[in-house]
Amino acid sequence: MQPQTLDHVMLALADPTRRAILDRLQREGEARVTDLAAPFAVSLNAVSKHIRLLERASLVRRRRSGREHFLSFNPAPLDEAAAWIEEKRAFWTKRLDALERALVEDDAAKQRLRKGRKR
Amino acid sequence: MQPQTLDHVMLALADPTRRAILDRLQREGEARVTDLAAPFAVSLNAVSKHIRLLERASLVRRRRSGREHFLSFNPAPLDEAAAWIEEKRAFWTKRLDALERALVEDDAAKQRLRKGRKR
DNA sequence: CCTACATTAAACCTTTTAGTTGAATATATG
DNA sequence: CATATATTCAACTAAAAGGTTTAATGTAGG
Repeated sequence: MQPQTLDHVMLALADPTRRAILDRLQREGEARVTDLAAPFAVSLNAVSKHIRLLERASLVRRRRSGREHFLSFNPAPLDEAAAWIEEKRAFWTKRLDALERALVEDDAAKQRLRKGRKR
Repeated sequence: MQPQTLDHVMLALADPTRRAILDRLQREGEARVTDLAAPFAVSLNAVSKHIRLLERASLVRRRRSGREHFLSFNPAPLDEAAAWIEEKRAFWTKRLDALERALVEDDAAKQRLRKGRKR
């Protein structure tokens, strides 16, 4: 994957219209440009441009059939994005786990102390 | 979380300098603006602006101590981003699993046919 | 007090995003 | 063929991103 691809994927996801387009393609499969544009308050041309950004990120594929263009969702580029984010989250989870272990250990030590005092 | 926050988080991640800054803060903990800027070929002011975008997305926190500002990584906003992406990926995995099951079932049916013919 | 340091603010430039409207292109259909 | 439909292209505007340089602000240290 080219180095700027992750940039393109993240940027493509940084807009509610484009995320909604991907949502729909995921739920309903192939759709035409006109169909995709219908729910939005912007022009068909604006949606056409959004689709171009999604294509640049390889998040949608285009199949031409006569005058109609059928777009479909391609989730493959999400792998790298997910990997990047999860690596950051995994680290945090590890830190939280370590904190929890420390607290549990501390608690156990206090318990031992209490028991020791009782006897 | 406000509706535009996911936009800000995704946009913040759509730049290699900002991702590198988050990487470093994750690995090494707190750092000053000057320290963060050092590895990059751009001006200190450019990095200061990148940090502002990261703060807008709540991905970094700022602690002032005299004339120094210490930045730290806040992974919390990544949750929503990861959730969005994973929901899209989970769907795809499910589809692949379904496809695999269908192929295995088809194969099993062929096996049954072959065995039936032999006997 | 003076000077150096850490950082932001302000002004400016260029490129990209995001949108519009109007024309062009290609394909269906009566 | 004539007309309607589906889509992009081109030109334009406005705003945001990403960068620079030159102040301005605040703090630390002799």
